[in-house]
Amino acid sequence: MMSVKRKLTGQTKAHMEARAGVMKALAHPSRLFIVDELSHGERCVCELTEMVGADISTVSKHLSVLKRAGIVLDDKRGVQVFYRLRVPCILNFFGCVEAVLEESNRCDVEEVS
Amino acid sequence: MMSVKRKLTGQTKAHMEARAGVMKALAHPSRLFIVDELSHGERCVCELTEMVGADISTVSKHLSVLKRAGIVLDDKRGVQVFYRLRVPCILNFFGCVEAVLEESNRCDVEEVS
DNA sequence: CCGTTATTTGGCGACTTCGCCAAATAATAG
DNA sequence: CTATTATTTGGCGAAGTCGCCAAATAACGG
Repeated sequence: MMSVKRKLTGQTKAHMEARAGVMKALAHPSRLFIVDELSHGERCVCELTEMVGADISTVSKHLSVLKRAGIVLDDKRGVQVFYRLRVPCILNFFGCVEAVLEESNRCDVEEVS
Repeated sequence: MMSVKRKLTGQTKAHMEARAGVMKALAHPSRLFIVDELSHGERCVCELTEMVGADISTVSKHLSVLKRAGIVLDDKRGVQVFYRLRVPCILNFFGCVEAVLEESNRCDVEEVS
């Protein structure tokens, strides 16, 4: 039997690129904040804009990034557009991210001393 | 009682930036591939380089990004450096990412038709 | 010490992301 | 139709990311 070492080509590559697309959408503080906030229920763009404290066009673009990645859904009602999480399991990420951060802090302190 | 709407400032902002740091480290196809591979056990830089199919300096930099984010640990043994996952719960991410991707594909098809 | 192998670091051009402003679009009231 | 409010889109400069090459560093055998 020949070596079965998996390589980052073809289907595997496409798969990793797809995953990276989702991660990229989550790789921004404002977008993480929005996801966190949406975990408590739907919010309109103007509410999120006030909370994030950036230009409304900036927030709108962040939301469109999350939407294109498949993380949120939008729902236009009258003049307003409400966003909500499409895949709530996204929230499970944060527990692990916190674990990474706690480990990091502990070790950073150790390593610096 | 005044409004308690949370804003993206101060401590909350710092917290989201810290989280985003971890997500950014995972937001690249080669790095996701590496994490996936390390879930099967430790690997040296040269093994990963062969699998990823990029310049060894590129792979080394990817590993240093993962290390600085607190996701992997390195262990130098002789001439080689072996990397391994520090926080295996990272793997839980992928299940949810797949869920996002499946939803996306389904809806993309629907929306295009 | 010298050569070899494994890895990291510096640096550069190509490309992407970010946030604001201004302008376009959409829904609704009057 | 006009004005108003909510949101999206286009565009631009600033900043960050990426991958390669070349050079530096590290471990080890002889």
